[in-house]
Amino acid sequence: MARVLREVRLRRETSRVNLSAVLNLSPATVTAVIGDLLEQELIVEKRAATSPGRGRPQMMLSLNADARRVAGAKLNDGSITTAILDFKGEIISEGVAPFSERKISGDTLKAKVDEALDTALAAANLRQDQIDAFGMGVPGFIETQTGMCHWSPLLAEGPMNVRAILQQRLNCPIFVDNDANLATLAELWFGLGREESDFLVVTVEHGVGLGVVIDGRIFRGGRGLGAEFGHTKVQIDGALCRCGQRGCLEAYVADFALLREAGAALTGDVSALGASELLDQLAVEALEGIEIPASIYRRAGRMLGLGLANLINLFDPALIVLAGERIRNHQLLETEIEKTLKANAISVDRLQTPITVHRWGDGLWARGAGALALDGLMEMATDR
Amino acid sequence: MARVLREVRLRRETSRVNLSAVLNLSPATVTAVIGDLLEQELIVEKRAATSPGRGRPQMMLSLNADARRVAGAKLNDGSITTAILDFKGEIISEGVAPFSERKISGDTLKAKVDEALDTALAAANLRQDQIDAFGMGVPGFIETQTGMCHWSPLLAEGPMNVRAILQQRLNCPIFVDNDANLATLAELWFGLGREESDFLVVTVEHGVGLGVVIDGRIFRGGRGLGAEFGHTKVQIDGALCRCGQRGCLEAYVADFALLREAGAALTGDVSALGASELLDQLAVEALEGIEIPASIYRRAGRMLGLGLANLINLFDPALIVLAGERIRNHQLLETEIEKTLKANAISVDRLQTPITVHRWGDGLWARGAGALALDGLMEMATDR
DNA sequence: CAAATTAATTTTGTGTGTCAAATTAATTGA
DNA sequence: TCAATTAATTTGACACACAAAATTAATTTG
Repeated sequence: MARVLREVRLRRETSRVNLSAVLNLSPATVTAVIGDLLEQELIVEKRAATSPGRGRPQMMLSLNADARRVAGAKLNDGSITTAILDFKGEIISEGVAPFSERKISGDTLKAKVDEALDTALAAANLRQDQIDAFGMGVPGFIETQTGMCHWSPLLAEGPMNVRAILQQRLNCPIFVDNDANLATLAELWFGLGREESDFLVVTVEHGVGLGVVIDGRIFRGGRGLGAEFGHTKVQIDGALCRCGQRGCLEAYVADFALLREAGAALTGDVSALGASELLDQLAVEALEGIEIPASIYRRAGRMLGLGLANLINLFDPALIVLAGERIRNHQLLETEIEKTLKANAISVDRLQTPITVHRWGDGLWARGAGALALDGLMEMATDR
Repeated sequence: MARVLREVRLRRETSRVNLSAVLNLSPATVTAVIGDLLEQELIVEKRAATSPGRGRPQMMLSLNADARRVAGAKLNDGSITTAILDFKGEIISEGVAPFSERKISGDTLKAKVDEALDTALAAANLRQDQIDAFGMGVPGFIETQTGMCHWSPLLAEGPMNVRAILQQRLNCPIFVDNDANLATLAELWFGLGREESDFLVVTVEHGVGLGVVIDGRIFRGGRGLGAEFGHTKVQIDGALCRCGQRGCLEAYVADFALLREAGAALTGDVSALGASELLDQLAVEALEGIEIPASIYRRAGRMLGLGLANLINLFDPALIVLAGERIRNHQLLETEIEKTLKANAISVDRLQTPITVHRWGDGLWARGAGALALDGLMEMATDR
């Protein structure tokens, strides 16, 4: 039953015959299961618009957009973004709540999530009790089962149970996950991963994140704290990372790493620029071919390429998606990534792993968070 | 049913009540399934020796050692070793067939496997047609589904279908896998992994291998050619590896890497020594504290530690087993591995991953190959 | 020693999920 | 209009797992 619902979601619109063929179930079984789902009003049917030939026309099945409503939120550097999604995963409305602190407390988190959620709710003309589930994405080390955040670059206190904090306000199931897994879930549900069952999503923005999909499910490590790609080491005793260790991939590739080199590299007066402008300026100069800024990106590209090569050797994924907003300067990294990959990824007789770039706006993180909530709901709806 | 059989194997001896508790099945279900298995003579029951208290005593269940017989073979550097196993996985007899070539052809492989298998069969007083399945371990890139070897350091020709070659002689199901996966399967069945469902096995000998167990099953990568740990890069543009790339972990840690440095490092006349003696000599001098040999091991330890740290960050395993014969010089690496791990593996609030060393004799590789055959058989016997 | 007690296992009857085969439904082309 | 075609449903059967009750085989106790 879970498989059928999943397949309907993935294909957006499909027929019973099609499901029966794809899922290796008999038509009888599909009919029975679909009957249940129709009764629960999770899906709706309508006649196929076009008739492909003779014979009885198919009844097309799709998710019932109005069956449930969920909200998602993402903790960003300087803001909380939220989105409200229908059961199909389409965005109904969005909200933002900016904050000025570099790291926020649990109380601020709760207040800002509330603020951003209220904005989104108002825009959609909904009340909070009309939300059926809530998904929250936080950068850092998250234990999904408990909702515990062990460490986050954006949270002030040490271990913090994000789920418990949010539960104080929200009276619906809450799901908390690492932000890279949101991106991964979004790719799995709406994006490039729809066709694949084994792929990786690498996010590069303020940090470097990884989502691993094995057999159509997100892999979170043997003890729930895995896939910490940003802190795999690409250089022994290498550059200092904000985590305190040396040689982390992040320390070469992430925004903060580029930023700390940008100051020394940039020509002209840059003292008035903020972080984002500095990065833009760095990219501009690198694109113009100025040696030092260009070399910063070259090095970042080489290191990222090395990390990706190692991932390919270990996971042999069918696809790697580079996702996120800051991938905007990808053309600066591309050449080096490709060169390094070629020199370092094993490819004996096997297809080269395609690496695709997927640029995202900020809102899509929140959509991923919504997908997390939907995912949780569907698991609940179909037991299992 | 597969789960029940698996559990009986893992626990060696257990009762119906126990199975029912451990597997969350009702006593009724266990009785039914056990009835089937008894009928198939895959398991046997006998009264518990000790009576733990009052009440009806348990009937203890264990695998029927005579239910099946399998053989396993491992391709080593310079020999083929074989073992014949009973259904419980106990070794009945062993065999060896040495060869002098560095890389052998498909024909030689077939002949030598035959020779080593015949030795083992003779020792057990069995005929070839009394073997129910055959498992074969080969170092290199193996596609398990097809039995195709894409590349091996010990095979002369390029792509070679090992299964097809062996099938010419053997009239039973044949399973082929990467040698690191044999070690992993052996740990999973007989060794330290019996209690765990998510762990890693790292083998260090002529090359460096990795086996990944996720959720009690061996993970072979999204497209079947994953877990190539030996060729993950620990140094950009680093030491040259026999695979032709640079900076591979193997190029610092494996026998061939130590060997090529040993020549320059060793004092006294070493021209008459073979590979194995050279390595022994290197270890002796390193243990004596002579600087250059010691530094070779220090570097190897650091690199291995870095690689392991990256594995921990990515997989968050409950356990890492360092397995193999050549781990004999582990004490030389230990300090550096530990130091490097500490500096490079993330451990926020989570238990440190224990790293255990498991020394193996040569024969145990073949036992792993036998386990592969048993594993295949059990999957066949219980359908899926 | 027989009855009571305890614990392991088996029997019985029921519900769920899946399927093959037969049937019904809706369309098109001749 | 009617045969051909394709989609969906109905029917009856089987496999699996379960709860509850019954049975079996020991140990204690009076």
